[in-house]
Amino acid sequence: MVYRRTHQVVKRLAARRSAILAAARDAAAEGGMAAVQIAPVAVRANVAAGTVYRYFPSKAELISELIAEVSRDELAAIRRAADAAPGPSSALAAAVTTVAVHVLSQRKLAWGILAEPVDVDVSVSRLASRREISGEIAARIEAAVRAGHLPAQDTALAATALLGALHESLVGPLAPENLDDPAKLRDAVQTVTLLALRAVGVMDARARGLVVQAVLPAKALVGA
Amino acid sequence: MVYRRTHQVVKRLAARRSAILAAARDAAAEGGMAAVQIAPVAVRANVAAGTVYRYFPSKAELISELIAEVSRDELAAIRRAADAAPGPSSALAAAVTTVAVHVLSQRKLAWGILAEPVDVDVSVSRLASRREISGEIAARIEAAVRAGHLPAQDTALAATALLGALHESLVGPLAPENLDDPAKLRDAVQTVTLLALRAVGVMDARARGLVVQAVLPAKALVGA
DNA sequence: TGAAGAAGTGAACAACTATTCACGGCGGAT
DNA sequence: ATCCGCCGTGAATAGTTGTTCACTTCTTCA
Repeated sequence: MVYRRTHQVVKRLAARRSAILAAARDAAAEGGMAAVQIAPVAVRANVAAGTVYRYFPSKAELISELIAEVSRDELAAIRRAADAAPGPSSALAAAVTTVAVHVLSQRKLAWGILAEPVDVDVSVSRLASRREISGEIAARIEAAVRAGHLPAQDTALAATALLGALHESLVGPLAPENLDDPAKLRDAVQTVTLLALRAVGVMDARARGLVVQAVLPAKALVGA
Repeated sequence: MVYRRTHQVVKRLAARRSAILAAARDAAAEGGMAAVQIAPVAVRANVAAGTVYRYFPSKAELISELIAEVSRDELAAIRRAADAAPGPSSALAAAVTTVAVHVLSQRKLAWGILAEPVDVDVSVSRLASRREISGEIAARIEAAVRAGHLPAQDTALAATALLGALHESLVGPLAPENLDDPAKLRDAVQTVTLLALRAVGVMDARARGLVVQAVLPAKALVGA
């Protein structure tokens, strides 16, 4: 063997790989998954189309990794927000608010990852992503139920329904228009969080209090 | 002019047009919008591919009409169910239950019409469809608010969120598996309707009563 | 420095589908 | 009966995009 990868080369390869993934992410953030096409992504990443295939066996694989990456970030953010809350109900409110804010700040990307059409190969990855996030929300509902703050219920179904409500009302085609205005954005987040909390059985008055508390730390995220 | 369409010919043309639309609907019900391709649809309708273009200027137009048709039916069903209810809250419950049942009995079709990817041309039609149904739900929420049964709220946003919750939890990728079992199906419909009613501010206890009443007439629809 | 092999390239290829169009035949008018 | 023109046809066309591969360029090591 007369050739061995030197440390420098390994780093460069990793950097290229990241660049390609980042290019894909940018493309998705701009034009949804439909915009994640090999040739344009390659251009963004400053490589040739063929090079993409040195790093990812297929487009489906590339998109799968993209979804996994975004999902990982999202899950971490949810956990961080929820764990910082003082109790189970607050944690649930924080989790919901976090999802709402994130989804709003990257609408196209969220839409692409959540709802846009893709090949069957990709749907596996997407399903896993959704399952993780839904599972996390379900766990938070579960905790609130155990604490006696919510009535017993099918937490998995409830979590899925909550996410559906958030996505549809915030990034769906009927979502309000001018959510770029920070005030409108905050209103939308509050409204939807309130809906979500009431849906799982939080009383109206109490839900309103939780929403106000949850939105305070989340406001900082809007800038990010 | 030596040629004029005779009544018989007009009827035959209309029949063919309907046949093509029906074929498209069947295809969508089986495999989602992706399965609505000109060639297969033509085969189903017993015509040649070119013939489809004698009736619809483009595939986008065909799909748009398909969406409009399904949407019209859906809206009518919702209105029928809601108008038959004794009061505004019952009407809202009936509307939600109707959507749930319909969506479940034609999952693939619903998925295709609601969420599957399509060209921009089609999204206009889809948007209109969604707006109509969401508007109807919003009107029912509005009525319940006016009757003093619900707190004041952004009814448009709430309606959108409700539909999102229904769709995601019933036909989304995380939807429960064996919803073909009638008992499971009814459970799912009840659970989701309950979630929806609580979300807009119906108290838990009262919501449970409304759900039970709403599911009774809707059960008949399951068979259809 | 030169040999060996890895990484990068991008034009060519392949598969898939919407759309077209020149033609055959049927339906209706006279 | 016979002509005219619309309806129906389906093979050919065209556009799009993922994937391949023969070749070039770069990196490593003796």
